[in-house]
Amino acid sequence: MRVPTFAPSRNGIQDAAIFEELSPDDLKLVLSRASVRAAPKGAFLFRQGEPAREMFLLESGCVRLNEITADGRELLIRFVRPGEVCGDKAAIAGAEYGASAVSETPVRAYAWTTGMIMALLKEVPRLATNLFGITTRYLHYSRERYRLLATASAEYRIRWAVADLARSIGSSDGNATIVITGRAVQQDIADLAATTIYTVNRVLSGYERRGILTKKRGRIVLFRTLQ
Amino acid sequence: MRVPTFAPSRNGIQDAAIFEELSPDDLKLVLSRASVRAAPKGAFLFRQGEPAREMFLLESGCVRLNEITADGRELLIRFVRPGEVCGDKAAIAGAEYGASAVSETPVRAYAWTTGMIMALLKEVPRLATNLFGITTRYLHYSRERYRLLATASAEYRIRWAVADLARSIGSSDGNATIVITGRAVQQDIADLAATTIYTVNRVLSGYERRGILTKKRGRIVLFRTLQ
DNA sequence: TTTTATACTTGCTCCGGAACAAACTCACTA
DNA sequence: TAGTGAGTTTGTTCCGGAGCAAGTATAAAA
Repeated sequence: MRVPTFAPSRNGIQDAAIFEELSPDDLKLVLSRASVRAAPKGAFLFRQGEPAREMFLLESGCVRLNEITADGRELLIRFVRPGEVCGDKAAIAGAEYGASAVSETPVRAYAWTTGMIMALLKEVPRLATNLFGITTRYLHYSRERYRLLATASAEYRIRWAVADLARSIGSSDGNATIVITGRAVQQDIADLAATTIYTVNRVLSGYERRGILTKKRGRIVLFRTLQ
Repeated sequence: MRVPTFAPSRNGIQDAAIFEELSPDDLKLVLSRASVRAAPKGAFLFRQGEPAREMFLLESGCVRLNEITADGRELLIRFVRPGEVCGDKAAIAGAEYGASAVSETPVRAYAWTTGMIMALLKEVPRLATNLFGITTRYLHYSRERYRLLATASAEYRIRWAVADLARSIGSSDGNATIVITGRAVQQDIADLAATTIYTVNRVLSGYERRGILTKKRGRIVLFRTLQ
């Protein structure tokens, strides 16, 4: 299983996993209680350690969720894509954010305050069920990451990370080519695979020699699906 | 943060986290829909990979949740204690268990089938909110484990694992001594810390030399709280 | 009490991959 | 067009801790 994705549909935000099975009326109610936010690239939706006051549902753009460890190392949790929620800790009274959310691109998002969600969870019970389902998927994803780190080699984890990135933020340009973009791709892959840029670079160079991919500054082009 | 525990209260099962804020009537309803199970030591409540058909709430005893990786290594997810749920994947249609649950001691538990829970989630909305909260805590715990594995040394992870076990299954015998028991403690610690019994043994021997603990076959006695 | 199985212990070897250093290459800007 | 800085590449070194082997201790069974 990969990181759960909820692709934006042609129809828009109402198809997000968090709105699954909601009646049109309930959907309208829930959306009406949100405030809509726009943020430029590089803005913080929230910061690790802050009291969790708002939950977000991404409408457009891409958000990076990362965690800074006590010794300053950065762990990449995942990228948030349209239709996905982040900051769902805000639905729990007194919680604080466990990670920071930074926009990778200009972003539009719906935001609900803690009080608002807690009220909505009572008014629209299915919302709680959906949040439970979403969190369960992320728990599954987190355990997969743990299992990989505990048992798989750095090379395997890097391969997995590239595939994961391709799936979550890659754009399939043309017929069989997938392109990944970001700021410092190899650093991102290293953060995702819990290894170093040196190892990432060596592994990717190997793949490039074998014709599996091409890498340019900040961009990786996959010629076949990994894994 | 450690693994979330929900200590059994004098009053019994009604104080479990999953029942938080439920009205007496709702509580009665939810409990009436469960079947009560008793299992001897060593029994499987469920097995990794099976379709998740039942969710359990432990009434007494101790259950081990573990995951076998493709290459046969065993990862210890956590121990389930009275008042805690496991197999909550069953609340999601079509899911399968991601781990196996084996009783460490004779066990009593409430069990709900998938259909039953999905119905209850509609009838008793607060149940879904509680499950969401519980899952969020486990997600947090899982991320902590990941962070430790990604950044901390084997020695630190072992220390953490011992403290975690002491807290979750340790019994504080007398004034300042904590005793941990199981089958092969050092193996359990290794599984929890994602390392090997050799490293665990060496680290523990070091602690023993420094007077921090004593170890006998299957038992570790802590003289002070670690971490 | 002997046997057997399981848990623990310790020494030794070896390797993946982290860490550091240093060069190179773009993209952007002044 | 030269300058700047971030991102990338490669070589080299080194160590934590895994893996193996060969024990010893202990509990339960016979």
